[in-house]
Amino acid sequence: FYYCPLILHQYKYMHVLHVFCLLEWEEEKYEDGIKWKFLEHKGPYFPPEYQTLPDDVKFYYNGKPVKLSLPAEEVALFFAQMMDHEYTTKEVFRNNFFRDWRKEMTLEERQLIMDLNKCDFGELHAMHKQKVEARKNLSKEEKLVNKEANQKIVDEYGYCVLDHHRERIGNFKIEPPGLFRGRGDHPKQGMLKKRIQPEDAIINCSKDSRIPEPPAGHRWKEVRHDNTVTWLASWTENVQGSCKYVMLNANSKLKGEKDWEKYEVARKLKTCVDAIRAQYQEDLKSKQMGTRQRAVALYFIDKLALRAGNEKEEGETADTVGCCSLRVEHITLHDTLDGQKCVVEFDFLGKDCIRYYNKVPVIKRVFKNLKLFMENKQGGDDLFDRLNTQLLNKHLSSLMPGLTAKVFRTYNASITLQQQLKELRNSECLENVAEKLLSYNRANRAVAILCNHQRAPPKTFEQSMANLQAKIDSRKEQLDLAKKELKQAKKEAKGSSDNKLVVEKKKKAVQRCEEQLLKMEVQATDREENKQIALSTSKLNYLDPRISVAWCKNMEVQLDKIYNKTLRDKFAWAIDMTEHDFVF
DNA sequence: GTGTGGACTTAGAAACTTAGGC
DNA sequence: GCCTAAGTTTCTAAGTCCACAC
Repeated sequence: FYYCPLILHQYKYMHVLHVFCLLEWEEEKYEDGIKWKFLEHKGPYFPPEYQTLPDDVKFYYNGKPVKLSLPAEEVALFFAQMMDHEYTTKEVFRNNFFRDWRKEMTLEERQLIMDLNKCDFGELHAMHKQKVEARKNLSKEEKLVNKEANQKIVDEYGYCVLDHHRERIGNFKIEPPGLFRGRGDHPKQGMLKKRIQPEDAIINCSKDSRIPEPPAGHRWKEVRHDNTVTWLASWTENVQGSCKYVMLNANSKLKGEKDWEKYEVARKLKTCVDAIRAQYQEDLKSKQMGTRQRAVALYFIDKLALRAGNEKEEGETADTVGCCSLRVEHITLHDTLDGQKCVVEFDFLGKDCIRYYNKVPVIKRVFKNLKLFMENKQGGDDLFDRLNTQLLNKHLSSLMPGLTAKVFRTYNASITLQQQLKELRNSECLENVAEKLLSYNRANRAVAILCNHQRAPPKTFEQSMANLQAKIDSRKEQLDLAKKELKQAKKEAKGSSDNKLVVEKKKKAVQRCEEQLLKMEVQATDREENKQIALSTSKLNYLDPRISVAWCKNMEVQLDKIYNKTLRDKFAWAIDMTEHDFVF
């Protein structure tokens, strides 16, 4: 891999000797499902134990001070710390919190504290805010001391050895206890996320490694040696009952290989996507209802980059859907809308409760099928009642090995970036770096819109936009002034060599002003267009980094203008192997 | 086939750090 | 040097997909 000069060499020429290198690559890999031969680490890092409140900070119930037991006090503080957040005003959050909090109380406390509305966390909340403020106002030296202490923890717990490579661990810290913050209308929001003890943690490492020591006075739940998985430690989280894992950082060899593989599968789809599209167009006419539903779903997944949409257990999570789990109430059919025919209006909550709203003209056959699927159904009924993600993926893997619904998202995202970069390059004159970067961001934005990657507009957005506009205005005035001065200087310069120097100076000033103005105007455009769109998710997860690396080479833009340190680390494999002529 | 759990990727928010303007 | 806004990193929730049991 990229740490090994020999393999690095192979990487460089992989695009030329693709097949050959695949074989070489295979040689590097272990047999079936084996992820490593040697794994050594220090175990996860546990958050500090809870420290009781100072005597002068009191909790009040019904106006009277109450000294809580340690466990009840800790949970009360979790709530107090969140009081500036909207969460704590929500009925569901409050009820869940109160129910779980009462479980932590002593019998006596439980008999006293019956109503959350009579609880006064004011002093706890104030203390928390004060602590946050104090941390902010620490002196430079104190901050440095903290930084060094943190670094020490990273040095000790943040790395592991995996097959002779020292690798960074992604999340070596055990998640601290707190109140569960589900997204959207999550039925479990506010529930207590319990403190994890070493007795809850499973350690995974090799037999012949130094087994990590549990914290003093504790023991591990289990130490196992399973080299078919990549995690170093795991525990079961109490709110949803799911597993949490300690895994490697994205810049590790293991993760990098997997990432490369993901993009190679997506590139393979490129070679057969036409045939697959032709097939699902045919399937739209199938006599089998299931096949037709599959074809329509695939049409959506391909055209709109929808997620697969697994079934979810009702009442356990927020009500969100993907393609296969769409319900009748999530779409509206319009025979004509705004002058377009066969328009489907989508309105549903997707992953993380992000709203997907889109009006899309579709081909007639899809439209007719949708009408058919919706016949005699209520809003709450499944649109695709004969389809689920298992069936869909089983079909897809028969069309191409490794093909699943999410490959379409990767493929369509990457191919869109590539096309957009090409188009923008041809249609716009891209002279300076700022304009080039704007065009890159626009291409990136097209992908983010396709994948519906949204963000909450920054709280200070309007203000900061106004500030920028004010700066632009004042710079314009400056430019006007500079131009006048230049004119004047030119007049005076005639005949005098001394004054020629002044002219040159004034010229430079005008030029500088113009450059700065352009830069700001480009920045304003970029920021406005980006108000509610998150570019980072697609950059990190969907766009083949080789497209971006090749673009930088062709456009003579430094890579660090589009990739920060983290991204450059994660995509080290792509940076090493990509030449300017790379095509996705 | 269907249900379930495990392992892994993808996701936006929040916390923290740095850069740039005054 | 100080303050603010932008950029980066951390955090952990919420998806996908597969294997395995029945």
